[in-house]
Amino acid sequence: MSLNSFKKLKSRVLVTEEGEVCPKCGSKEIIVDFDSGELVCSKCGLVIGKSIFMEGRDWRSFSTEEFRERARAGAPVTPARTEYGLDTKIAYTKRISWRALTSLRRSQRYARTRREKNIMPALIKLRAAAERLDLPTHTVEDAAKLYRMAASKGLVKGRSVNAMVAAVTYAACRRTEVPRFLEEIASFFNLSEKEVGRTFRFIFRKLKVKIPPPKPEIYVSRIVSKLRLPQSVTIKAIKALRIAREIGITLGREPAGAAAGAVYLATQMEGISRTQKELAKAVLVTEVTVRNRYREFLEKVMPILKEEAESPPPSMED
DNA sequence: AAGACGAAAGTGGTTGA
DNA sequence: TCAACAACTTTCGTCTT
Repeated sequence: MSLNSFKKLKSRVLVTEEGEVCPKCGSKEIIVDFDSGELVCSKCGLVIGKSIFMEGRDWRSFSTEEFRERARAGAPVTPARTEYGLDTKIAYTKRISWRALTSLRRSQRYARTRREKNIMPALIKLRAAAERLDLPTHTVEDAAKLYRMAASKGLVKGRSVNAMVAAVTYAACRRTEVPRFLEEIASFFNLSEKEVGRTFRFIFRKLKVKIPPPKPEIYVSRIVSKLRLPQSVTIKAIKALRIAREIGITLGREPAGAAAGAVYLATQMEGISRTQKELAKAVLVTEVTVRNRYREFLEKVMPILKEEAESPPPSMED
């Protein structure tokens, strides 16, 4: 295979390893398909091996928690790194000349430069934010993916990279149901809530990516852990929120406020004293909002909650 | 004294003409 | 583009623990 024909393949890399021969046609020209990660015979297309992607870790972890998470995910390919973490793992062979290999490397580097150079600073910022905001890996990867989508549509041009990264970070949190507030993310990037919000709306209108409003439930565990409340409160609060949704009093309301109201209700039921102020502070709403949600819950959810507790024996689903 | 409660007025965002 | 609107916030006075 000539270098020219390699270039035509673009996403594929010649990888003829020593002794690797296609069992079907006997060809020694085996290539890697970068889309699937498979070893493929360039002549007849037979898939010979699963993957030549490196199997070791190609990521770092910032904490034991993150290590565990990443180790479990186990994927060596990540959109959160330039070239999806594959950039240096190019072909190696004894069958093409040193000269050809050098040329190949150069063209690869050139390709990387064009495609990836622009987004590198963004990915660096993203990783810094992820560390500080303590985001799980899959959220970071989603953010990186969204950034790539936005970048490939030219939405970054003429806008601040900072605002862009902040917006995709926030979006990824929403998509992966990680309870983080726009305010928190904006302040990390030293931006106003308004600016991040505007950028957020702009790109997702353009990208046509739908992002549903957050569920109140995701904030419950956040409140509970912040105020060191028992598990029983979580269970009661979630139950209350479920009922609230069924009777339609969570629609259009601030989800975090609803969560705080539900948790307050739960603490009252459990005889635990926490002030409305504490609850409000945990999810960045005011006491008044907590109070209003609580009042609604007390009026409309409480009766149903009691009824359910009395009537049938607890079912397996709960 | 601190927390809970509710009323009233102000604010920023959404919606529909 | 503008006005109406709902939800939330701020502020404040009163009641309860």
